[in-house]
Amino acid sequence: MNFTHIIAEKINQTLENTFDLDKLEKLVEKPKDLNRGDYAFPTFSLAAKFHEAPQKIALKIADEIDRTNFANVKAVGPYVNFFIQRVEFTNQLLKEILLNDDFGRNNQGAGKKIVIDMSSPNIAKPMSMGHLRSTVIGEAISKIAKANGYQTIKINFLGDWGTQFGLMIAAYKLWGDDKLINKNPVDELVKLYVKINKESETDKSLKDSGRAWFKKLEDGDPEAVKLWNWFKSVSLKEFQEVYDRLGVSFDSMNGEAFYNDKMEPVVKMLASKGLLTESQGAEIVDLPNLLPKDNYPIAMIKRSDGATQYITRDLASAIYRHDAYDFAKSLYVVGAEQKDHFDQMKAILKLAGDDWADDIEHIGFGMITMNGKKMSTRKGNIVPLVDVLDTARQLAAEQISEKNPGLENADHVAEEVGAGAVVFNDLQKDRNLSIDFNLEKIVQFEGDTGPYVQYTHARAMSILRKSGQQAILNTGVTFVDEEAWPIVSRLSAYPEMIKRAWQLREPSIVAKYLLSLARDFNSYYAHTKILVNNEKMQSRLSLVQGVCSVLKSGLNLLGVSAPNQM
RNA sequence: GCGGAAGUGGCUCAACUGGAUAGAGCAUCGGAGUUCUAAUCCGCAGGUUGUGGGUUCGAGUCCCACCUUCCGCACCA
Repeated sequence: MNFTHIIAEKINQTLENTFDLDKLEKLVEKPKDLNRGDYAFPTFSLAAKFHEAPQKIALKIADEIDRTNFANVKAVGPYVNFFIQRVEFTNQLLKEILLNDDFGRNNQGAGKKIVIDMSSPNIAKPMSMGHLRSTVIGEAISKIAKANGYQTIKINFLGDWGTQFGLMIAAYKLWGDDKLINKNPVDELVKLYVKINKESETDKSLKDSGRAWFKKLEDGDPEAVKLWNWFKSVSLKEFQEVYDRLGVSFDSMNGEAFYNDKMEPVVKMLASKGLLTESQGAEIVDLPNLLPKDNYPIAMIKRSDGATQYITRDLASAIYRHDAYDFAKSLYVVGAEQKDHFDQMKAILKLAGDDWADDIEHIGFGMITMNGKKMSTRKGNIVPLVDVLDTARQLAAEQISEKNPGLENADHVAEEVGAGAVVFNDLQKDRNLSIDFNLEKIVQFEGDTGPYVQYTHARAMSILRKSGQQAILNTGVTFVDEEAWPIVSRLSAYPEMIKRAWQLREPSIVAKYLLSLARDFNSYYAHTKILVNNEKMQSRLSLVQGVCSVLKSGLNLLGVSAPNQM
């Protein structure tokens, strides 16, 4: 039932239909405090037209309005407050939740594809907390998009190409030890990389050697290709472990190397459209000149040594994705510091006549810092993601052995709770806020955390399990506790929340919603005993089931699992 | 210098895009255990929403100016 619409209609009736329904409907709001009502209508904007005080208008409306569908309508100051018929509403809502697996989902995106560029770690470098953000935000946005009816294509744009790999091969040829690398691939490769970078400062020949090896790699030299493939496969194997723990998968792993043969056509295309300029030996798109109003930096397409740049590769991949997937939107979940890069990319595509560039969106997110400073592999102040996940799992295991020693699958649950804490922590704030790394905070299980929501789900499930009732479905609700009303109201907001989360591409909306729902439920739980055999029990159990269902579904949108016991 | 993000209790964040008394969590303090999981709940305390103007019935939210922090601004990605 669309109350907003009904209210607008009814109010218009009392005003002799002198107003535009859409305008009235826009004015209807949900009060922050449920005690004020379930819906409210502020009368300020009518005051001028009727030359009367808002308070008087509110009184008049409340007095004259048709009250069907409402338990109560009353004027409070300049507001008209509406109260829903609770039992009927709850009954209908819970039937919808319990009888459908897909409560909250909608079909607005039916038949449309969303491409999501996410995670994108660099081969032979450890996955850090920075990659975590891109990975979990991308995954959540994908799930939210699906809940809105879209099909999604998740792409892991691996950093698997560049002169660094020539250097890598050179280092391997000098000092590499197969056994060590196979045992601890990324660690060892990073050591080699760091070592050759350091030594090349004094021994310039090493850099030449690296360049030579990269040239060989580009030319398809068997040994170079073999080594590159090996580095890639051992790295991927290690990445995969992390992805498995996070419950993340991809539809494409086409990294930078995949676009090697697709860049020259882009360069030619740009040249043919007269967008390419030569400057200081390099090939550039002179955006400051072409689009003086937009204030973009110069885009370098080819360096003076002839090598292509990041933006060349991204142009190639953008075009490829457009051709291959015919997307409705192409999203890039990449740090906010790269905003200019994506602005440039879109501007160049538009200049080239590709108007679909308007469907490209950069989903930026804030930087993770360490003691307020940027993390950097070279400076050694990065935190490997695996370490964080391990710590979280360890702490979860300790909690379980302390609070629920007999738990079956304790190891598995510890993993779910640990990962849940890490992922949820990353998703609960607006994505464009910067975060200063704080391990204690990430592995916190109390208060506004993932485990808090998981725990709420687990104890609600526990009630259902112990109720011994199988047939909660279908039984109508005949009673609603006064204290349970915030829960019902919150549950009913789930579908709108899912739309909004997609519109804003903002997983934190889901996280905040879940925290609120969990808080509502825990408060109710603490004050109302549910498993008492009386006429209210059935209704209450239905409500508990509804809460379980939405908590689980919402956690799933964030890529966080919902164990039945913990 | 230009552009972007941010500025709200001691700390970390909300505030449904202009509405009613600015809300949570952490930390502190005080309560709640024979009960469906205390990873919980209840309560006390804590605020001139960076500053100064403006717009209007009404501003944390919109406009202007300024201040502070972080991030970008062609041969890394």
